[in-house]
Amino acid sequence: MSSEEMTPEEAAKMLPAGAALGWGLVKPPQRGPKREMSIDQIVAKAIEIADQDGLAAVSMNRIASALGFTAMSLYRYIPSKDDLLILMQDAVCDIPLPPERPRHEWRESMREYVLGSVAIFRRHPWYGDMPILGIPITPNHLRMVEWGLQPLRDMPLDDFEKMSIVLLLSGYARNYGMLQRDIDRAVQAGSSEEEFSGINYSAALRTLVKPEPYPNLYPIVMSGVYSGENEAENTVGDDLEFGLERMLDGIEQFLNRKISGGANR
Amino acid sequence: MSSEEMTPEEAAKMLPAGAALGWGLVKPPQRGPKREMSIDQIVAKAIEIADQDGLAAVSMNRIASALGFTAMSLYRYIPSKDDLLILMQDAVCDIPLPPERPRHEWRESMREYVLGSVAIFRRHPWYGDMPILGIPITPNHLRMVEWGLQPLRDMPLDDFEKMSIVLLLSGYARNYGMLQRDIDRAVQAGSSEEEFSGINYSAALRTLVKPEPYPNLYPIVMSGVYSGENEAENTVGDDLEFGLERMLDGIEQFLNRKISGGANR
DNA sequence: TAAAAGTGTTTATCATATAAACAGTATATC
DNA sequence: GATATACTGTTTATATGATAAACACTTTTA
Repeated sequence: MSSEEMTPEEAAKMLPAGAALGWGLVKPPQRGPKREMSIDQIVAKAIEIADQDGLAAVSMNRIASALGFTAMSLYRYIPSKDDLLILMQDAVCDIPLPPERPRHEWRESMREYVLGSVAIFRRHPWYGDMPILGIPITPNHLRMVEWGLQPLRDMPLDDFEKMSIVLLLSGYARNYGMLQRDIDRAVQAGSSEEEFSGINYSAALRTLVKPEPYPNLYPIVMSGVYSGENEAENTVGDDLEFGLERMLDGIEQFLNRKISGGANR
Repeated sequence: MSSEEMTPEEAAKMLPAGAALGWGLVKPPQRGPKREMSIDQIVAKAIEIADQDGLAAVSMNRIASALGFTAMSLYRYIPSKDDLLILMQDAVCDIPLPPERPRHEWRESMREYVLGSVAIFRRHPWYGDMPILGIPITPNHLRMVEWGLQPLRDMPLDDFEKMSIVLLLSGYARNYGMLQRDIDRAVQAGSSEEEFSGINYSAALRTLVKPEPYPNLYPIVMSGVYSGENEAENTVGDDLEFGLERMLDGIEQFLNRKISGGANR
C-alpha cells in the first residue's frame, strides 16, 4: 500500500542476511586486515561438499577445514548457517536464460523452463532437501521466476493467472526434480550390489500389499511397476514428459477458452 | 524377477525399522518387565509436539520428558529417530478413504483425493518438512496411493499411465499443501504485528526488482501480486483450484484421445 | 529356581552451531 | 606519523542434539 521510495540499504535490513548478501547489499569492510577468504569461495566450497556428500555433510567445520581455516572464521563472512543455505540455494540458480522464442513456441519455452529447473535438482541433489522458507527473494532465484514468466508475456492473462501458472510449473519441476534425484541415487546404490538387499523394497511390498485394503495398488505392485522395476517396458516413457504434457494441455485449453472469450468455468 | 514367496518376517528385514514397525511386523517382547509406554503413545506425542512447535522441536529428550521418561527409554521402542519420523509420517496418513464414486465422477474423486492430501499438510505443517526418502512403503502412506488410484480404476490406462497420473496429482498436492502451509504461517505471524516489518518482503522487493533483468517479473512485483498482497482482487480465486483444474483438463484430454483411439502424440 | 530377555536410568561420547574473549593488522583521522 | 577504530582469524566455552554402554531391577520360560 505504501509507495514510498526505499534505499537498497533500507531494503537490506528487511531481508534475511543471506538474501541481503545475495543482492550484494552488504558492503565489504574498509578497515582491518585483508580478508583471506570470500563469500563466493565459502559458498562454492559448501556446494562442492553438498554435491559430494549431501546437505547433512555441510557443517561450518567441514567447510572451514576444507578451506584451511577454523569454523568460527566463517562467521566473519556469513552471520549464520541459515544464511549460508540461502546463498547456496541462490548460487545454484545462477544459470543463463535461453534466448527468447516467438510467442507461438510458448510450449517449447515452458518445456525449456521446466527442464532447466529440473536440471538444478539433478546437478545438485541436495537442492530438493533444502527447506522452502517462502517465496523466492534472492536475485538468481527470482531470475528463475522471470524465466517461467517469459513464455506468458504476450498471453491474455492477468498477473494472478500468470503467477498461478508459474507456480504450477515450478512446483512440477521441483517434484519431478526430486523424483529424478531419488532415481539417480537408487541407480548409484543399485549399481554396486545392494540393489537387491536394502534399497529395493519391491520384494517386501509384494508380500505386504494385499488385494484386501489395496485393491487398486495390488496389481501395480505385483507387476513391478510400482517400484519401478521393468522400466524397459514403460509405456509412458518419461514420467516428466508425461506429466508436463498433461499440464501444458490443460494450460493450452485454458488459454483457448480465454481467447475465444467464453467464461472459463 | 524372482517370484518366490516371502514371509512377513523376512519382509520386515528388508524394510527400514520404522516401516517394519508401521506394518506391525515387530512382535512385542514376551519376557521382561511390562512396558510403561507404547509406540503409538510415543508417535502421538511426537506429532503433538511437531504440530505445536515444528519438526525441529521434536527431540528424543522433549518427547520422553513430555511422557515422563528419559530420552533413552524411547530406544526400547523405536531404534532411531529416523524410524520415529517414518512412523510419524505414516501416522498422519491414517485417514479414512471416502466412499467410491461412479466412474463418470472421476474428476470429483480426484479433487477429493488432492484436497484430502492437502489437508494433511495443513493439519500437520511439519509434514512438508519431512524429507522424502523414497516411494511410500508404509501402510497408511500406501493407502493414500491407493486412494489416488481409485478414480482411475476403470479407465483405459495401463499401470505406468496410472502411476504417472497419481504421481502428478500427489506431487501437486504436496506442492500446494506446502504453499498453503506457508500462507497459514504468514497469516499467523502477520496477525501479530510484524506483518510489515520482517515477514513481508514486498517493500524490499519493490526496491530491488528492476525492469532491467526482470522485465516480466517487475510489473508483478510492483502490483503487489507477487508477494500476495491484494489477495482480495485475485481473479484466480484459489491457486489450488486453478492448477488442479488445469491438470484435470490435461488428464481428461489424454483420456479422450486414448478412448477415441488416436495416437496420443 | 535359575537363566534369559527385557525394562527404564544413569553416565558418557561425539557432533554441531555459535557466543565471547583474544592477539594481531589495516585504515582513517588527528 | 601516531593512535583509535574496525576489522581479522583463533581459541575457548556452552548448549543441544543423538545414541552407545553399563546398571539394577522385573518378568517369563525352561
